[in-house]
Amino acid sequence: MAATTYMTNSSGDLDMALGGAGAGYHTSSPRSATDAGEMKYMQHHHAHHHPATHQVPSSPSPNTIGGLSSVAGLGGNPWAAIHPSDPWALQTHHTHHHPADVKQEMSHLTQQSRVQQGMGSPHAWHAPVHAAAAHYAPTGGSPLQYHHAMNGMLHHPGHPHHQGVAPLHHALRGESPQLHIHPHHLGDRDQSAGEEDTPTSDDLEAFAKQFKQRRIKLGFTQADVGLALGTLYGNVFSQTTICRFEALQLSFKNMCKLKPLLQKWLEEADSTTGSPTSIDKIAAQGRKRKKRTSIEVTVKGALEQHFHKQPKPSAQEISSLADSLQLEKEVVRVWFCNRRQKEKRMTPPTTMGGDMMDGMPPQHMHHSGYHSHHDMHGSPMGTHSHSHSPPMLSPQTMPNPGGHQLTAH
DNA sequence: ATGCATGAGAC
DNA sequence: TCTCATGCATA
Repeated sequence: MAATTYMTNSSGDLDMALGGAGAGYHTSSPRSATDAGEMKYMQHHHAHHHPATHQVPSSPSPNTIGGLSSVAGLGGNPWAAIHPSDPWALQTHHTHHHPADVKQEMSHLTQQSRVQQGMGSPHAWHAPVHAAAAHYAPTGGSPLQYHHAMNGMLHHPGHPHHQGVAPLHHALRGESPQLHIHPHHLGDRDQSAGEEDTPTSDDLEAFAKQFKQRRIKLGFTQADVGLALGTLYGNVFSQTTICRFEALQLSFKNMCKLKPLLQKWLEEADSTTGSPTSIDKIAAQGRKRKKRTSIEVTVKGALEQHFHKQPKPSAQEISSLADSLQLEKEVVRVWFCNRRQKEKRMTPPTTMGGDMMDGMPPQHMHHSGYHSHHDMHGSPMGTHSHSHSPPMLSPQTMPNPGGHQLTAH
């Protein structure tokens, strides 16, 4: 049965947090990822009142060299004091005392890097080759080198790779030859990947691909990138998000939002001339999360079945369904939510486990046949990929309700 | 790489 | 309540 257990996020399991993921390919800093997630919660502090402990310099002073060594100590963690008791225990009365763990909202990316997170130990440049990384690391480890942009202003690099994601798929070894460079400038819209226009699906796909390659070449893990983004902009992302970006498993809008950030990181990363500043993060803890409910395959099957009949079951249906499946109503509800999300971003299961050589025949996946193209709301952008559309981006933000998405071959 | 979960915001 | 962005924990 699906045991709804609860885990106590202690510092004990910090080291194994990303272990599995990292072990999959190349890992280098398992703890980076974990901390990344936790650190995110720290950068939200409003300039008005700080928990206690210490006051983080949220004032963007251009002189502060990346805020390095600003907050070295970071003795205690505010969270431990804020919510000593797990919210789940109190959940019965849903005493929503949401502490201060709110994540930054992406409504505005115009935020200036005001985070000086825990990167205050310039000495802690832990062993580059560590355990798992030793037998894989292509470049000999993870060069955790970060460039901290000055607060607020982003010095545009005058490097050969400035703003261009294009100039780099030619010097690589076995690049996919199908990365065609279609020079079709439909009319007057310049849509080069790297400009300020809303990128097209193709742009995103190409960028994601290149990004991944570069990232790997540079010896960074997805988690590293996520952390670095936080250091650069103040927006920390997890390994998951970076992974999904590379796999094009995000919504179109989300992809567009992240692209500039990652692009910037790429520039910084490959121009990492010297200054190997490392980040040493504080071991955060506190957040207690409901453990992942393992839904049995049989139950999943049932859920899938219902999903096809009714993707959006009413609360009532959910209740009965949950009852018959012996699952918590909430679990069922969430399952449907996630299921819907998955449908929307259904991306070609890039069935590549470790072979990125060419020769990968374009496998096509098909939807379940139905389409719930009725709940989509406004579409801000009007760029449409009128050409061959890569299997991604469903009718979410793509004004292409009538057209077929993956009918071309 | 992905399943389940959280939470803010839209409706 | 749902969507949407995001991530912890896990296979």
